[in-house]
Amino acid sequence: MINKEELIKKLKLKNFKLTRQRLEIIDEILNFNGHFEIEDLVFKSREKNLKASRSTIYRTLAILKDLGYIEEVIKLNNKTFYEVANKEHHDHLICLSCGKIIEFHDEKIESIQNEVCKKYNFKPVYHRLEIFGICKDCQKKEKV
Amino acid sequence: MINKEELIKKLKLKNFKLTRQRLEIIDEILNFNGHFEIEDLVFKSREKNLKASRSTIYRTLAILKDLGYIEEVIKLNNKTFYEVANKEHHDHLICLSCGKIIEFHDEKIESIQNEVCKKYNFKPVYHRLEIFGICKDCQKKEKV
DNA sequence: CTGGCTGCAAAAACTTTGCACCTCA
DNA sequence: TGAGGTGCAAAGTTTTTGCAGCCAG
Repeated sequence: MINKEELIKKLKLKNFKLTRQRLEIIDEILNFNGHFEIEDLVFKSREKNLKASRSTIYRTLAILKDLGYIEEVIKLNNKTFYEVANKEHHDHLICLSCGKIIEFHDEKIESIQNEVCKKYNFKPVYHRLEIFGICKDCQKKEKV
Repeated sequence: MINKEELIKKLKLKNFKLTRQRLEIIDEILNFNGHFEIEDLVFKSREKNLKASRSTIYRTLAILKDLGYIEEVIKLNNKTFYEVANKEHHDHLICLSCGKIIEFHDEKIESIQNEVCKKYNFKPVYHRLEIFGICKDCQKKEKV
């Protein structure tokens, strides 16, 4: 579990400045406690008068992504959904009808992936498994 | 294995017109025999004087995607890589250094995914598993 | 003939960048 | 103080769309 202090320490170590904007963005994404998009942050920023510009949000997310603190977990309709990498790794079921996102983790899938990589002498850095489909609730609605 | 005739029959059935542009785009993507991007098609179109505009390419790919004949298999750097869905389903290893794409198929991963979906009463439509990392050759180069 | 399709250009949506000014350390 | 960060506006990318004219069926 990544906490704010740990993250701040790492940023200092890498000679990143701890500006007001960066700290505010970090607070926000830790608060999300789930998936978020760039525009969610822009909205929060405005709502709370945080005043971090869209450019700064993009730039900060790029840094956090490079450092491995956030991941691009879902790509849908040319939008990117991020997630703080502070839990056990997991993958996603995404409902094409209502947009609901369900997280799941399966150790077997992870280990098979590692086997596959070994077979090809491929050094994995990160992966993304997205299963798109129709969730339980939307299946019910379709039948009506 | 999807062939052109089958695809054309299906398009007729769905009341899509078989325009010169559509037939040419279909020819091209069947020729690719692998992954391709929109811009690859635009380029081929110009090179061969096929004269299908970028708009038409986008619109045709959307139709083929809806019909399940092509899939968006890789999302990298805000680009979409497509693939004709005419082989056994497979997933991809993508080298972050040289861009090489390696296909793999693992039946175990597929069946575990189905189990996961059942568990959540989720009706899968399609999925995408991308493993990003460093390929064999690029690992060697890095060591130098 | 006519509804669907195309090309064009314009716009929309998302992301990056140049630059002057600002601020953390 | 100064290197790095920020905001703004502008530009770059990728994708969608409105519309007039075209063409497959």
